[in-house]
Amino acid sequence: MKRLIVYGLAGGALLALLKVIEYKHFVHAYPTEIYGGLVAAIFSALGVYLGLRWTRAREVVVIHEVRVPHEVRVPVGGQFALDAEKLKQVGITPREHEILGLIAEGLSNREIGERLFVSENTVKTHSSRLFEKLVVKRRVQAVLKGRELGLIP
Amino acid sequence: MKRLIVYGLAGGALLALLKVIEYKHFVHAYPTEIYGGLVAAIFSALGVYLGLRWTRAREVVVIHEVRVPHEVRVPVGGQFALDAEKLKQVGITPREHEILGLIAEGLSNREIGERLFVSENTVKTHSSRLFEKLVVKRRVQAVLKGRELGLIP
DNA sequence: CCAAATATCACCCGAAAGTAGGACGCGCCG
DNA sequence: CGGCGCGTCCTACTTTCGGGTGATATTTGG
Repeated sequence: MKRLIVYGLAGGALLALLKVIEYKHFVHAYPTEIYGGLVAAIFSALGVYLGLRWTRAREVVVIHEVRVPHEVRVPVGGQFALDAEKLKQVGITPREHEILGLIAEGLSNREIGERLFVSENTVKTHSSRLFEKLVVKRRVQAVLKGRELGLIP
Repeated sequence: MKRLIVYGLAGGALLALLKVIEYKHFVHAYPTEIYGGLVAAIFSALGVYLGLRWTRAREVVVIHEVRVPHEVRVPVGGQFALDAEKLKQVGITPREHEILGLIAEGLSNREIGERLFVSENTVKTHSSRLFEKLVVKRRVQAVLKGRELGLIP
């Protein structure tokens, strides 16, 4: 909310600035290029500022951890609890769910087929339908979504 | 060097644009505000672009000594703690690390390229080297490994 | 300043993933 | 019985990935 106000004000200021420039132009104190250049420069700067402001995720905070051996990073809650409701809700069949799990393990379609003793084509069919139901386009997204929905660990 | 030429050309084009706008202004087809607004918008966009382009990837590495409570490096709510040692150990460059993060978000190479303002080819190069360093073959595996190593949330 | 590390881009190519459509059998249930 | 969901498989096609190679830029550390 505060943001909006700030931007409103900024916008107002800029418009005012434009007016001033326009006015000067009217008096023809200097050639128009000057004013055009001015506006250009100002708005370029503004653009740089805003661009940086909006997309700032560009700082990576590297946290240097003090000890804490890496081994002990145990899956916290112990066992993974499958959310049966979500599963039903999304309408995923057992087979599709199984394949989602294998995708999440980083297996290729072919490997999944070998693991399940079915053809790669079959795996593709299942995964297609899976993506459809999860409303995703790529397998990484499927894994993300599946995790998010509590379908996989 | 090529860059300079490109920028020179861009500058020329912009000046020409200014000229055109100025000319139209001369004919008074529309009020000056229109042209001012035009210039403003164009240069704002330019600014945004350049801002992003130039400051990208300037990863500010803040080394932040933190004591992690106990074994439970929780993935939940709390923010993610990057393991600087692992990162160095694996020998991943900042750019590669950045791309790993985007892969983990389920973006395609093309989307990553668009997000980072580089070509898809570049993304492919980075991800290739990334896979090499992580000793994996597929992106899902890279995500898995990255998570396991504490490189990504 | 130079050298090394990074980052960028371009091709090409094969493999993997994903799309679209159809087909068949099986079991379940109204 | 007939429809329906499920699992299986297929063909054919497009897109995306990933590997490999080579070439510049740019940055950075010494």
